[in-house]
Amino acid sequence: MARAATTSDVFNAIAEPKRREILMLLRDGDLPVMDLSLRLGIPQPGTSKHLRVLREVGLVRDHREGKQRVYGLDARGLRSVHEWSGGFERFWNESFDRLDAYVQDLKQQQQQTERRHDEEQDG
Amino acid sequence: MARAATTSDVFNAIAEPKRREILMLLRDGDLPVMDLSLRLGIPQPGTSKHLRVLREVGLVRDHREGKQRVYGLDARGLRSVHEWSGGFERFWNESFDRLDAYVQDLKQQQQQTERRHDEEQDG
DNA sequence: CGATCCTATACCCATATGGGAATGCGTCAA
DNA sequence: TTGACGCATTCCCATATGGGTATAGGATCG
Repeated sequence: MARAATTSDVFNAIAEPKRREILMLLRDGDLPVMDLSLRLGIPQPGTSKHLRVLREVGLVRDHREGKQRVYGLDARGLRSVHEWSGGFERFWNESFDRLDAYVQDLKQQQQQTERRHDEEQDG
Repeated sequence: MARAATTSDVFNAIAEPKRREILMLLRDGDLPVMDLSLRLGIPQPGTSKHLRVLREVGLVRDHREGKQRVYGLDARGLRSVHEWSGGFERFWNESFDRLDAYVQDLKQQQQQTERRHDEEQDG
């Protein structure tokens, strides 16, 4: 199975460095493929492949403009990533509520106690 | 090359659904491998493999507790993910500054103009 | 020291993935 | 319509990855 397809999961789509770079580049405005290719420093076919992935997960849109195909950002899909990672915010935020930490400690102690009981009964 | 190793890039490490699930489970307190295995619904070896990846990128820590090895969360590494995705916040925040949008429009128009000039000169 | 429990590894396999080169295709200019 | 340009696809290949099963390791208990 080797992981969910990159084309169906935003987390997987942004797991590739070049794709994250593309998204950052597009933040300043739409760009045609060759422009992206040059800025990324990778050949055009590779760029197109990454763009395809991003397009399929809905992180970019494209439209023809003269002879070239211009890509634009549609970062709404990144909101889920932001919110998910935000769910761990208190773990790196030093000023998080002390009471919260206290509750966590209690939880852990209780879980450890439960595990000890399990061992006593099952072991 | 097939992408940066999952063991060296947080974005890649959390690209796997089961690993994200592990992190969420550990948010409520430390857990031994078998517990995680049961809650994830996958066999122990697979769980250990995922834990290894998370451990190598520094998202979890482990310590022995009696006969079992207990894993705990160290989500500080997720901060970079949160900040990176936060860099796109204005794209999904409807109340973002209209002036900002205006500036973006100007930028795009200018870039398109430049591209047109390039074509006229190079083409 | 031997038995047992909990995990981590080692293997093997099917598959997803990214890179590079070549090529197909639609669009625009002449 | 022909030729050039800009991209998307297609092939082929090396490799990373996850799953399943079997097995090695380390720690605890008797």
